Amino acid sequence: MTTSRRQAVRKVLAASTSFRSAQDIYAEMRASGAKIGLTTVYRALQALSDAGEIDVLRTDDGEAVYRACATVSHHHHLVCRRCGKTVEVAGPDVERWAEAVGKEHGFTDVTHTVEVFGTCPSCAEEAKAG
Amino acid sequence: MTTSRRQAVRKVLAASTSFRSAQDIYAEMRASGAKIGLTTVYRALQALSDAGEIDVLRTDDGEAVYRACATVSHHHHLVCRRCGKTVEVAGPDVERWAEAVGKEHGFTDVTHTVEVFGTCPSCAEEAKAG
DNA sequence: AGCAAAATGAAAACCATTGTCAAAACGGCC
DNA sequence: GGCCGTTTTGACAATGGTTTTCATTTTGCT
Ligand SMILES: [Zn+2]
Ligand SMILES: [Zn+2]
Ligand SMILES: [Zn+2]
Ligand SMILES: [Zn+2]
Repeated sequence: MTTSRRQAVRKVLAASTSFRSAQDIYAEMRASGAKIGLTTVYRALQALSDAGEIDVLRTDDGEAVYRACATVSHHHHLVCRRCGKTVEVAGPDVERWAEAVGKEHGFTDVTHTVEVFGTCPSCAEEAKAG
Repeated sequence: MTTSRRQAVRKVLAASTSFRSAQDIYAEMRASGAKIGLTTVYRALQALSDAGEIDVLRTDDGEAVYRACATVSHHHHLVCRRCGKTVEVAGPDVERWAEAVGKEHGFTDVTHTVEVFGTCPSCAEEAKAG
């Protein structure tokens, strides 16, 4: 069930704190000598995503990016828009709010997406310096 | 500055309550006899988006969709995942929460994206019937 | 009218993602 | 080990939304 290629992809994600694209992951793996095809990277990411082991989101330009989060349960992300560093955050209030908003308009099966973006402390430093 | 083509695109969006894709808008305009090219539709949407006159978001499969919202100020959306019908919603609590989360981790220039999805009442009806 | 700048659109280029399919790896089983 | 059916792999082709290109048309102004 769990193949070595899939584990290799998972390992790359586990070693990164930021969201990574498939192409990105593929490039890194090839650069580090791994023998793997781009198609397989996509398939591994799809499988991991289906299994709920990684989070997926879309960048502004439509590219899918993936991340292996430490938190298994439902959560959201605070992402640095310069370096991509990501922190997992919880928001009970937001959960309740989303549910209430849906109910208020008679919507059922309510879900939501919430992401927070900003400039992380170290990137703010760099910006000031450079 | 404001050209007729752009206004035509804006008008199509204004007549729709749901988020629409560029291809979608183009097809409708052509079907209704308008003489316009796909490139121009894309350019008009880009311009309207840059001007902050329309909202943009990405579907799960990465397609960009646009909507002319009645509310000019910052707001979010409750979207029916079956028919696309969209309601604009405000969430002061969410605004505060996002800001606080960013600050808490030392992030600056904090922004956020929040969308709520569900099945609208009429689609729920249809689902029950069909 | 005359002319420069802006807008248009058909077609080509881009690029992430998915489909195809034959070869390779795996897993029992003898 | 050898055999065989199943699964995985990956080079390559195809897809599809979006952007570029560039020659033509329209607009704006005198
Ligand atoms: Zn950063
Ligand atoms: Zn949530
Ligand atoms: Zn609906
Ligand atoms: Zn907000």
